[in-house]
Amino acid sequence: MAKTETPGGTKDRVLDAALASFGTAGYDGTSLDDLAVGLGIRKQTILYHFVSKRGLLNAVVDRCAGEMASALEKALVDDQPDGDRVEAMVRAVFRVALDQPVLLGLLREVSRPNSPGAQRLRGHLDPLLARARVWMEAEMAAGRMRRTDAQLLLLSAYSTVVGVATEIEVLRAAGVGPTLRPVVQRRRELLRFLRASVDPAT
Amino acid sequence: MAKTETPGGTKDRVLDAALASFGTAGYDGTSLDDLAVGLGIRKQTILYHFVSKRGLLNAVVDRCAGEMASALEKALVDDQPDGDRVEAMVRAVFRVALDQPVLLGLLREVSRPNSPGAQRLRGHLDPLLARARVWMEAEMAAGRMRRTDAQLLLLSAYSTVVGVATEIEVLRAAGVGPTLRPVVQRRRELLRFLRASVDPAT
DNA sequence: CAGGCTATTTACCAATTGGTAGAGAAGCGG
DNA sequence: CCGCTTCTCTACCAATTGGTAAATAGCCTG
Repeated sequence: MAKTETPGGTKDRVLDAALASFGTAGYDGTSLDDLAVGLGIRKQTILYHFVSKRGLLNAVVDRCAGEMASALEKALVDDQPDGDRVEAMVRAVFRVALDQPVLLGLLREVSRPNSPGAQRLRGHLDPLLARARVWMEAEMAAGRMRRTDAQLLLLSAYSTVVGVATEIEVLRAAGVGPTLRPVVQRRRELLRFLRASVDPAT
Repeated sequence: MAKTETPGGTKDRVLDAALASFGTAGYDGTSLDDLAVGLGIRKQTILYHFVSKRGLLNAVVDRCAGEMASALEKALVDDQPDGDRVEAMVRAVFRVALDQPVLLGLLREVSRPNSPGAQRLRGHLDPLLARARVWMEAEMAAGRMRRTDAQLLLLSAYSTVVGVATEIEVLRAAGVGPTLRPVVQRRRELLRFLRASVDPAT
């Protein structure tokens, strides 16, 4: 029991394809039939593993949130104690955006209010945001960070980071090409922004 | 001939409803039947005015792009010659975001690459971006703006502004309420970001 | 009043949608 | 070999989708 889901199994292949489709075509724009055909299986196989289309979306969101959370976690652990935590987080998000752009696509798709899965995503994000909030408030109390509404600043930073990282796809579509330079430049500018928002001297 | 489309006419009512639905539920999540029922008309009436669902989307995008463009245009004209043009633009976008949040919702929906209407939107946006680019490059040449890739910075600024303005809806959904304060604060922080990106001193 | 033009309707339709029911099949422990 | 579980399949289905064809009604002009 508690079988160790083999990474090559059908279930995981479905998850991968679903992530890609949800992230690019959106939830409503994804048909289980097309998904199945693309995988060389029958739609009912999908419905066997994930009870419904909604269940499939939930599973995809869960896995993505998990991957993103662990990426951030890892960034914090690897970070030197005197390092810039904000920079570490941003770099982590951008790394994910480069390695698995579809993941950011899904995040964007599911971040829309009233979207199916939005509530699910919040369930994953809220504890992370809460942790970040208490940390920020401690920084503010210690005078290392400009006093401001932590919750609000966090939401702003979150949406900005995701937005900028997401737009790597947009740039690619606009013909800017998969060059690394623009990505790096945008990351640099974003960091400049976050530092300015946080600088206690201002 | 060239009838002056009465604003109370069926066509405009359909456009309004379609904008709201496309902006919140997305293109695929919008059904012509539901749209018609919500308006107390029959679906075929919609298809009479706009040939197809795609045609309806195009019309909505056209109108939105037009409104947004004229809002920006107006902001530039009203602006004092020595005023901060960047600030004027941002204020204009935020005003639209507050007055007609659905419009930003559509913009976000249609900004996704591979989305129907994305190409149409680009058709409207490209000339605006081109104009802004030559202006920015002149500013750079005059030393009033930090030297950088204008095209890239503009795309970044565009996505960030739209993202932040869009998220007003998200905040509302998150229970932050329709208070004005957070919106103002986010606008301030966004302006700080843009200025930092542009400041020639850095 | 005839005749066209505009706008909205009723009546259908083919295709696709997510989902249900049940049959095989493959493996495995007894 | 039997029975059990796990997985994938075929066969259907009701509902919804965007779209076509044609009838009807109002309205303005000649």
